[in-house]
Amino acid sequence: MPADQLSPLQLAVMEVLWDRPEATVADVHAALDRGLALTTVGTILARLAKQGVVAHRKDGRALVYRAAVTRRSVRRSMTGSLLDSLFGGDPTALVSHLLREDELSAADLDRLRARLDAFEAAQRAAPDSTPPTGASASDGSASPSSTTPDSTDV
Amino acid sequence: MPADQLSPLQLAVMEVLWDRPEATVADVHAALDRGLALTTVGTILARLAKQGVVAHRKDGRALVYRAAVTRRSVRRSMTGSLLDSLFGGDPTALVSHLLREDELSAADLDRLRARLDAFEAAQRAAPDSTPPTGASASDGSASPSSTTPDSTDV
DNA sequence: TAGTATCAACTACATTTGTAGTTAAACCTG
DNA sequence: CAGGTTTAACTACAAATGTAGTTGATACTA
Repeated sequence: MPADQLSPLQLAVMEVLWDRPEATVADVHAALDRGLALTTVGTILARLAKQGVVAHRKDGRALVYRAAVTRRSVRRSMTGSLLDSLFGGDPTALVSHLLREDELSAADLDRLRARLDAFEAAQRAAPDSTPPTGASASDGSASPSSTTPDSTDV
Repeated sequence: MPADQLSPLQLAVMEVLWDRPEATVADVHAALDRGLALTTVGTILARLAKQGVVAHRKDGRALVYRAAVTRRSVRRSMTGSLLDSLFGGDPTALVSHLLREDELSAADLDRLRARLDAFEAAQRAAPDSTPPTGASASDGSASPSSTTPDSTDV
């Protein structure tokens, strides 16, 4: 039961790990192309390991890291926190905010509507259970641009 | 140009300030009813003041604090950060996540759909400008339950 | 094999945050 | 007026975070 409350930098590192099965410190360092020193990345990974957020395996001299928590679970807990502390726990308030702030383009709106449709259809078909692999079923057909790989869990 | 990146506790304090025009340390302490010591709340407020997130006015012996940044702007920057670091900057991915995680109830979905309609209608009517006081116009009619007071800015 | 490059482990340090005690001034109450 | 009450200001301290140097072992290269 890791804390699941990660800082932006830690998150950046996790993104790298979520994108590939495993990675060494050097890999992560290269991938997140900030001006950081190698040792800095090493420290971050070590700390994440101590927290149980990543796991490592020794391959000869080098440590090979992999994510130990899913992107999804982190999204869940962090979005949940934001929701609670900033939107009184009301998810529709968050979506409203997104609308109001022009975060959503017209295309986004269409896509969103399609997802709503798909979701409700799935819901009707199988109430209770999670819709088949999220809304991505009819999702692909409605959205031209790339959908963030939501399902890319560890 | 305050940092606008607040911790949960700081946020809790801000929520109190956003809910009323002004408040003393004692007020805030009473309002957020955690086990905190008065001095703790005082420290937090002092730090927020140093950051420019709140302002204070001296009323006799006591300091009277008020928010110096709007709830909306904080929502904007914090939601933006979450979006960037966890959803690749794609707001629809965030909404998808909300859907997938059952954060949104059936009623929420309806409400959301209504907001989409209202928003797009407003958009069509006055492209470019922000729709009248957010989606709350047709919003009230569609949603029975309380909508978080999104517009309660400082 | 000697020199060099790699890397993990350890150490270090400033800053932010959560949390609160201490102190001193100011104010009220009998 | 004298003592209790408020309250701000200052000080303190541990944990987390961002950042990186130092060290010592290992491994590759000429």
